[in-house]
Amino acid sequence: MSRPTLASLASELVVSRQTISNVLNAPHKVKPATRARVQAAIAAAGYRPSAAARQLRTQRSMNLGMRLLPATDGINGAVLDRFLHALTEAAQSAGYRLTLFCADSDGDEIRQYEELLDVAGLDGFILTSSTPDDARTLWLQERGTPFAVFGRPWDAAGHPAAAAHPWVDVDGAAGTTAAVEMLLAQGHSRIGFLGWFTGDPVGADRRRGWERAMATAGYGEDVRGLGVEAQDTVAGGASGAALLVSRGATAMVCSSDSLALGAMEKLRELRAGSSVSGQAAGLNGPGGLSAVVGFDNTPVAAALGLSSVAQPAEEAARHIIRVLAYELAGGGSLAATDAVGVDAGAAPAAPAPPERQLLLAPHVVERIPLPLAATGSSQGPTAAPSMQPR
Amino acid sequence: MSRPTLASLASELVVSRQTISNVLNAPHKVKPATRARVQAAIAAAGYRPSAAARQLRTQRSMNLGMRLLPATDGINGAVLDRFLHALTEAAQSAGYRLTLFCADSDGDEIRQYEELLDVAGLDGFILTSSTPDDARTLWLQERGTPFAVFGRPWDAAGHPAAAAHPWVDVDGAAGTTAAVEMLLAQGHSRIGFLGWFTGDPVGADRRRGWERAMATAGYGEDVRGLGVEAQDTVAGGASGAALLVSRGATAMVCSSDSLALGAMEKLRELRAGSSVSGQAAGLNGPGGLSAVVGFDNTPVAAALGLSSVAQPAEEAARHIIRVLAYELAGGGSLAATDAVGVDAGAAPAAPAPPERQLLLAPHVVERIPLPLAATGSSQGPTAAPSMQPR
DNA sequence: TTGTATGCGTTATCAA
DNA sequence: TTGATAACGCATACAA
Repeated sequence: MSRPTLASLASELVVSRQTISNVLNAPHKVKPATRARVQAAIAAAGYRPSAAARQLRTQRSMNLGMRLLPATDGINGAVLDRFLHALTEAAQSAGYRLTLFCADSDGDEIRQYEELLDVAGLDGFILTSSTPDDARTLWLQERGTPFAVFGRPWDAAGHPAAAAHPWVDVDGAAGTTAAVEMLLAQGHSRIGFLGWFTGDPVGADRRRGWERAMATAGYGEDVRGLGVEAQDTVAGGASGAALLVSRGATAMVCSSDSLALGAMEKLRELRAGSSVSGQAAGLNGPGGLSAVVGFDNTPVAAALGLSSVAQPAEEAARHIIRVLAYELAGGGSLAATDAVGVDAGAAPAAPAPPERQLLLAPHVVERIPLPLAATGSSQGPTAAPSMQPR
Repeated sequence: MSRPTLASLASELVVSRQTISNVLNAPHKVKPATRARVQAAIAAAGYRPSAAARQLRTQRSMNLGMRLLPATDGINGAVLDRFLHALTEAAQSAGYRLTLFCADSDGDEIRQYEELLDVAGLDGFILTSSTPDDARTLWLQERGTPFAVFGRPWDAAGHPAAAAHPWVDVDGAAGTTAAVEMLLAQGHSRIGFLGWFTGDPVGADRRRGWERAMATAGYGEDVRGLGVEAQDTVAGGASGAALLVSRGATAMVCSSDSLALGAMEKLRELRAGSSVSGQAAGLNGPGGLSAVVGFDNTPVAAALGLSSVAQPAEEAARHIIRVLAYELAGGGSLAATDAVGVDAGAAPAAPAPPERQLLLAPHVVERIPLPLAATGSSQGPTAAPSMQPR
């Protein structure tokens, strides 16, 4: 009454192991009658092929690897969170398992690849960022190991290798453009941009989307000096917002939720001041407090009622798995000769191969800021009964 | 020049496969000279045993499984983030790999266990919560599959099974007690508690810590009505804080960072009002704004300068792996007969088995709230140069 | 202390 | 269409 194996099932059914194996891996090679009989027995016995044995034979583990980065900001890493969950789910439903690992550095990550490849026989990897001359992608390509990256290799021109591997990314510029359009629709025109210091391409991309949208709307000139950079922190957001306001901005698009959070606080503060002293007019733009838009749609944004650009992390994850699975299944080279329908019918055309490089458009989640002033909502607080032991 | 195997190494070295296998798995059974020679060859060839082959033979995969919950709050799930990273790291350095999976429900989770056990041969699981009559833990115990839980099974009395399995948890009451002590040290005495509605044991535990600490400090009576509950949201925190202030609280300990965040906002708002109108006196307690303490030390808390109780998630993860590894290694039953030192010496006493059930004390991270009013810090914002293409 | 034989559960090759 | 045989890489019992 231990777990059934091919052998035990075979003797029970009085067929060869091979036949059962065929029913599983190449059903069309088995006479429908026997196939049905075997399938019934498989289901009845709850038989499941052993991955280890299968891997030993096929040299494929149906296992993908991904490095788990140390939880840095968290306010920032929220996107990776959703990505990881969706990735696990997508891998699972594609028949793959997901193995996590840690590494101290990119060099160490390569060492882990090597070990995981040799020891566990992983079939491929998912990376969560890369550069044009990334040692990791170079290593993987040289070795011929399938992989896909979440994040495009910026400035890949002149780096044929970087340009060639599969990646999925989110179009940051499209995100800030959409944010600007939302603010324009709300009646704003002096819309600022609040980015971070580091001159990385992601930040530049997001800024570009703002610039483009403002130019398209005909405000290209009005917006001089309304592009500002600060440290990517809440404090940075606050001081950046102060600067923008002093320059006449009535709304702003931020590169991150940290910045946006700081900006929102600062605006609230300025507004409180202005309502008393009457100065700092112009703060109350058409959108009121919602005139701040963040980026990444972090839980904090949701909690605070902060509008934010949402990355389609789930869709990115699903597509990454799609691409990887396609490559691992032969990727068009040894294409679908196996797609024989259960009930005959014309062989369906091989499904179109997934885009090897895909840019996904984010969308803006519009929110109304929390009215912190309002007390005693319907679900207001109550004095709790005294503590109950147990 | 393909990957070396036991056989290829053996013929190269003119020894039997068995000897090499012994060098790896039972070094003391091999003559030092040969052992050294073999080890050198192993290192030189970069030989690594295949996990699949090994698993086929030993029926152990050196693989642990954990369900990845859908990223719920994120403002709340931050603890699980750190836990997961530390878990991966600890598993890795204990020689285990970590496999992630998703499930729609606890029932589905059991189905996944079954599949992962049969197909991939996982050696054990990590759960991130459980109840006294949890179907999952019951199933695992019945099947004899090793597992450990992050989170204790509350009210396990009368549930011998729940009381028996390994778990690690954080002592929430100790956390709120520590928070109260910090506030007392700052000179506060009317310290309130702001918890969430749901009558779950975790919340009750945190409340108990506050109650206990206040009683110990001799403020047991002064604190009537200063225990309040609200929805576990920012808005809930704001209205809860308003209520507490109206009852004379000058400081408060919260059950979550969401609540604390709302409370902080509300305090800031009230204070702004009071400085103008002169009413609402008593708001400016000794600790000023820092008189709010959150729970979980979320990134948001760090970003905002909110004091918060930090769960030792990393330590919990490491201990979970320690317990699991101990069980998987024979757990005292077939204890250490294998611990022969490399250079002889007296056989060291078997290391003490890890606590099967461990309560970890959190600590308070004290922070100074962001002075949002201050502008133009040294790293202030700058007007960015116009966008650079590329 | 070292070597030999066998089997873990599967799939691939080939012959029937 | 089906079945017999070998091999994947390793560890274990046993013999030398």
